[in-house]
Amino acid sequence: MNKLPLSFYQNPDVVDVARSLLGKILMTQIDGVISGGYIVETEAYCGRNDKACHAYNGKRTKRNEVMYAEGGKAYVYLCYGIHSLFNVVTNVEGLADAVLIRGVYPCVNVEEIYARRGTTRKVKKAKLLDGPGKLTVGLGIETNHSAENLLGDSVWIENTNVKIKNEQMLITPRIGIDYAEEDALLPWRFVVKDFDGLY
DNA sequence: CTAACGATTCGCT
DNA sequence: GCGAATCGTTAGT
Repeated sequence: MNKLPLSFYQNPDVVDVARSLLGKILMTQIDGVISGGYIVETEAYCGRNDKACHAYNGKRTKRNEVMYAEGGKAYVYLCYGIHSLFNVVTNVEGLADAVLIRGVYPCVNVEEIYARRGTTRKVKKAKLLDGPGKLTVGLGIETNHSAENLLGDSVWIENTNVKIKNEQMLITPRIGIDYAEEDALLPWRFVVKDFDGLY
């Protein structure tokens, strides 16, 4: 067990956290069943100057309240009435930043992940959890996990020896946030190129 | 109370 | 590539 410490999440630079999370392992324990995968795609959201962020301009609602807590908590919300999206809350209390996990490469209890996704082994591992709504299904994350402490034993992230170099990263604008006007162009999406080929 | 809207995914063309 | 599915949250009446 090698959980990321609180200090990792309290980094004031959410874009740096999004980049640093690549190659770490997102783990869950659901009803005693453990599963997990390498994080291969992330996006940063900044509360103070980012129109794409749910907490833009100090906006505070019941749903996004946990974004204002100290870093190291989960923020999970329902998108399109269908999909649970998992975020890592970062920065210190009062500064509402978060990293959306958009893609994971299964590595722990892969059989269970296939079962939860309802697919056969014909689907390649790299395609199993390659979307923010897919990885929550595969790892058993639901909206009731929102505000969970990431240092607990339900959802957490483990450090690894995997080091993703800049040239292994694809850096692009974020997906699905056209409404954010000029902020839609910020290069705050990070994807590991061909993670399948690396490990 | 009502209505509009998603930080998406899947299936069909 | 396009459109439907689907419902909690949000803001406004």
